[in-house]
Amino acid sequence: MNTVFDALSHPIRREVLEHLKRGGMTAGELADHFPVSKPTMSGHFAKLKAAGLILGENRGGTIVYTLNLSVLEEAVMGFMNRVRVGRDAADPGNVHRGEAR
Amino acid sequence: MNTVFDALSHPIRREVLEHLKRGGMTAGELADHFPVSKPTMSGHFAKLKAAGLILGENRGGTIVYTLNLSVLEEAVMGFMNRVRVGRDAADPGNVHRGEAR
DNA sequence: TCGTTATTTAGCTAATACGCTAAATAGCTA
DNA sequence: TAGCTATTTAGCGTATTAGCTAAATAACGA
Repeated sequence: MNTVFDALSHPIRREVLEHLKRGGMTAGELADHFPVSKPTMSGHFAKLKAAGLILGENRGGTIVYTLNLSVLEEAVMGFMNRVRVGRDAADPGNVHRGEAR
Repeated sequence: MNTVFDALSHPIRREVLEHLKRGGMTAGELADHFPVSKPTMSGHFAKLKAAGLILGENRGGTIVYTLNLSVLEEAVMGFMNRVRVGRDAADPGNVHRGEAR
């Protein structure tokens, strides 16, 4: 929980997650979308990974990062349910079904 | 957006929002639930307020803070929709309706 | 093996965040 | 006015964060 919200506190890291929504990307591909150095991006990846928000698969030389959406859902939606009045908090599943329409 | 996620990055501030879910509380009442000094809590309130997540109403001497749920919803659910694949992003209203079942 | 590419680690600086105590402010009541 | 309560502001120390460049590591192709 804590590590997830810490990770989400930086705009670059939130944007990285958005870039990954349609599938995996390499560290280099991701880094090219941001105006900071690659070592800096590497640090951002490390934080996202520590929070469990992304997974890194090493494919000889390059590393492919993928989004771990379930961790994000659980932390964020869990918190949102805790902040809203009781009515919904009892059924953890309905949020996701609800969004999917 | 940025200020909202910054505000959410500290566990005390998230918990303050939870405390306010059923109605307003004074700064002092809120502070009593946390193991840090009142000036420190005052700083947390200031950050939540700057992000628009709480509103402070001055009632002669004491200040009553209330949750501004719509700001939280807009920032957090907006982000969640951006991170999930396209299908849902088009209809901003359905998230809230979906949760309420 | 050598060079090239991809990524991370090390080491640094500057800025921000968080906690504290002491003091200031504002309103209330005697 | 004086004193009391509630809250914030000021000022300080320390820890963390975010950026950088330079160097290390790892895998690949010639």
